Amino acid sequence: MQGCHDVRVISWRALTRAHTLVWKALERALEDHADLPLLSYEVLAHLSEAEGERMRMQDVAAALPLTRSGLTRLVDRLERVGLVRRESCDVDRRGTYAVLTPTGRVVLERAQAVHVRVLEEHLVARLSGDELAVLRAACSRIAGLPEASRART
Amino acid sequence: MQGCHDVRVISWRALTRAHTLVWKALERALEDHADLPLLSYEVLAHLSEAEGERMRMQDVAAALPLTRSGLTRLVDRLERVGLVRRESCDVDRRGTYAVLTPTGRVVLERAQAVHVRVLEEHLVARLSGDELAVLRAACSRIAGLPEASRART
DNA sequence: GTCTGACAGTTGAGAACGCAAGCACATGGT
DNA sequence: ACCATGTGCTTGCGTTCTCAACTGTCAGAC
Repeated sequence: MQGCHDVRVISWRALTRAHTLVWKALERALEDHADLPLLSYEVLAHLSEAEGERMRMQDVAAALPLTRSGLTRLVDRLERVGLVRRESCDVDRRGTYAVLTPTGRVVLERAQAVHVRVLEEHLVARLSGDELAVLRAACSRIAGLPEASRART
Repeated sequence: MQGCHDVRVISWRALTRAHTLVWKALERALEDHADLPLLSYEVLAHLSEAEGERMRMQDVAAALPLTRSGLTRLVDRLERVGLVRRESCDVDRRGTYAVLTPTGRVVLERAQAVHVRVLEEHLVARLSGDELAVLRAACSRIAGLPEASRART
């Protein structure tokens, strides 16, 4: 109604809309072509990229829009269908690893093509290379990530 | 396992992590200081910025991580506590507007301070002005927004 | 050693969500 | 006018989520 649009709020709105749009597109594509919920896919993908194809539960939960308890149940389901298994952490016996199984890796790889295709269409096709790089750097900084390549400022 | 990081996937991961982090921070801050779930806040905020403080149901749903049915129930709840009311659309009698009530506006305004403070901390404090501008532009393009460039800085 | 406070993960109870079907209205063809 | 098809929103039902409380473990103080 009035002009309360400051740059913070506008940027946040845009970020939310963009993320929501892509998220919904991925959800639909994965469900349709790979019969795998997006959150499940993201868990498998994160595991596949981690040292030893395993991650601590809380680290997975922190990377995704899920609470710890939500992740507990999701991993329950993934374990039940054999895509993931739990393994207890020997240096901290409170901890639990979620570990990718061979089956999980196969399912993941089959879904990756769909995933990448959607990203191609929604991210790459709409942005320049520079924009994509800045987007990535900015989001990494917001997320407090190690910022894998800190080449450009 | 490691080498599969292409720029599309990395950018998407960063986008998700950033959005998730800020989303969770907002959720906690709003719940703690304004006793208002973030999704409810977002509905009120979107309505407040629309022509006549009203929006069609589906337009609200498209802007948020919700389906139409999810929004129906959320608006049910908001209507029940008086923050929003429904009004039928006279040009298309299938349609329904969600309209901000005076109470809703008051609640929204009280929550806005908390909201902006969190964005200040998580977005503005971690990015340069240029980065924020590019982030906004890129996300707008991804989301297919009109890309209004008249934001005051 | 024992205690205290914090942390990792799980669980029970209830709330919130999505899918698919349903209803009401709109639109275009004949 | 009529019917067929498509759209906007809601509802029933089953699934998935969160919150708070709980268990088991760790680390520091004494």
